[in-house]
Amino acid sequence: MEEIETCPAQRLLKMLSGKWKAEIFRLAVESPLRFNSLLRQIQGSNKQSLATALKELEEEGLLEKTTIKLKPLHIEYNLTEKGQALIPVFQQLEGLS
Amino acid sequence: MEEIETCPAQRLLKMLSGKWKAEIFRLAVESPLRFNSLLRQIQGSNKQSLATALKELEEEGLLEKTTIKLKPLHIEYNLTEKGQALIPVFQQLEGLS
DNA sequence: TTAGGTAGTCAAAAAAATTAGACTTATTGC
DNA sequence: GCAATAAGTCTAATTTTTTTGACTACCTAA
Repeated sequence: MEEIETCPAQRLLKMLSGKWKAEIFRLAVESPLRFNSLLRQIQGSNKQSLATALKELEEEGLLEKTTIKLKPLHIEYNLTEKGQALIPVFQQLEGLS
Repeated sequence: MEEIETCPAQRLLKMLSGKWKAEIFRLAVESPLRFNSLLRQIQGSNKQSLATALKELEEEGLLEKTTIKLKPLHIEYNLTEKGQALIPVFQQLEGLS
């Protein structure tokens, strides 16, 4: 389905729409994310939804996935520069709450 | 279904989620809104969706509905103070696009 | 070698959001 | 009076999103 983009802020807004993305983003600001921890941290969520959200955030360029090859060999998600650029927007939003 | 609010920005984000709300908001910044004009301006939308979105934006306190009792007696939607407070967030968002 | 953790995928079901189309009520202009 | 415009509502269908549960594959520790 074709989506026409009229409002420039709309794309960004859409990036963070979805039931879990804002929460994931908030946690990513605090520290790198790992899949199973996230699943435990966000009660009410589930594997599939988190997997989808993480994939989308990655595709949108807000998060990046890294394989940590040391010690217990695992995967981390970190905010990209683009992702960090969104932090002030969140802060402003929180200021209005 | 119970929704627990962990992230304070999430509520605001949710306010503007949904297919048409960001666009409606953007138009509301420019001038007061009227139902049928909106329906014509936003191509691809429909009565029901706009009615729902307007009602929600109103409930969230971002828009207010006024009956204009003059001339051709009609209804207008305007940004509330709370709605206006969101304008800078939008601008910041646009700056990042 | 067997159990447990990590990081998922897949298909199907359930729930939520969006749309279509018929219908309503009130006010105008002619 | 008659037709048009404005601002919707209602029900049902369709589409999209989210959830569930089973299943993979790879490591590591005992």
